[in-house]
Amino acid sequence: MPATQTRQRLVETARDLFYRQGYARTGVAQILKQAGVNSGSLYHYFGGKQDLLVAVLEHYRENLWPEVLDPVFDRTDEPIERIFGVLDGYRNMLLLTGCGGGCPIGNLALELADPDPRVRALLVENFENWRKAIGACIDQAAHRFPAEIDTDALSTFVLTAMEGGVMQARTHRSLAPFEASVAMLRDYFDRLLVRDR
Amino acid sequence: MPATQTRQRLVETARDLFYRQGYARTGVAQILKQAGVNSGSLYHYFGGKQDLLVAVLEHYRENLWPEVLDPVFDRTDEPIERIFGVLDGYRNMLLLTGCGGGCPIGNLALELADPDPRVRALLVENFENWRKAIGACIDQAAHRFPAEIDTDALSTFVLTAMEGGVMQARTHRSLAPFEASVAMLRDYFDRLLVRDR
DNA sequence: GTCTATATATTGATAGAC
DNA sequence: GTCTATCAATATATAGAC
Repeated sequence: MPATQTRQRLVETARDLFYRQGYARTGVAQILKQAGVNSGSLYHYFGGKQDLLVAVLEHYRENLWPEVLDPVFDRTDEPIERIFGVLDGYRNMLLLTGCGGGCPIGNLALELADPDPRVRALLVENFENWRKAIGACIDQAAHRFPAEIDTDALSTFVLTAMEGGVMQARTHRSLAPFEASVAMLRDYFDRLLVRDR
Repeated sequence: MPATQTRQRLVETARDLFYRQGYARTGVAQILKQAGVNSGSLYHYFGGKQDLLVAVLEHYRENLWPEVLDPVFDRTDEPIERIFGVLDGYRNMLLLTGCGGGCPIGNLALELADPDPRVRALLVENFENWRKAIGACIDQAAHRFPAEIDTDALSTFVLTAMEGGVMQARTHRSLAPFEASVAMLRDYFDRLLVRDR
């Protein structure tokens, strides 16, 4: 097979296993087996398991727009609907995984207590890119929010609501806590946007 | 030393290491070394590493009131201030750990992708006890909220805000995302409680 | 209940031929 | 770039004397 495909398959397999089992519980041997790749190839492309994690986090960063945001943003131009459309995407992910999946970045962020600087920087970058995309939607609708609202803090709060809701849904293996969280966030937005401004 | 102290020290040491390093990254040998206990004693009291985790989660359950809630509830009777007092306790925990700690239950909930049923039940129980304590505060102030507000969902949302804020604070190693999240939650409460009812 | 010594499996990573 | 074989370290758990 072409050289780049081996590397690519390693990254995709690692992403899949890290997501389903976590980083520590996934062994290099399991990645090799599932990817159909030999040990020598992995250590030809990567310095080790942690470099594979770095590649996975870079992959998530590269795929935020094409996989998470674009499909939602293509369906509507309305900035507030875009925000809740993104949240609905996470609801779908929970549905598809029987509430067992959650947010891959959030999972890694809490599993890795003291991550290598490169890893932590990529976790931060993934969070920040997500938050900035939401922040841009809020800014587009800035004239509809009360002037005293800190729109940067509000974008943080949207990420907070997503991650906190997903965490509870995953623990309960139920959509209910996620849906309750999004409903409360929606109520908050409704009250902020109580009339057109 | 007395028999019960050996068991107790194992649980406390495991709690400390699971909190600082995560469950998977903590080896039984490390727990034994730090606790000053021999292998034979651990397997006398516990079936294995996972049973130690169960004991740690039971410990957290037993200590929710004495360690997390009572110190706050003793300072004020006002139910809304109690809620934000609890959140301020997590801010303190973040401060004390250089934002590296976070919520021990949330950390384990996301690290353990597919936990043993006993473990998952205890994670749920820990979340539920916390949420119910917040819910009781909300119920005490129920007359001050708009009638259409789902107070059960609101207590879920408080836990969501805490966990999501803590996750970001831990990732950024900064209090700012946690404080922003709590500030937005406070703003939401202020708008809900816009006048005395 | 506690002790030391050890079993067995698995971990991440490497060597060196092709 | 890929292959097989294997290393050294560490993992959890156990055996059996005291």
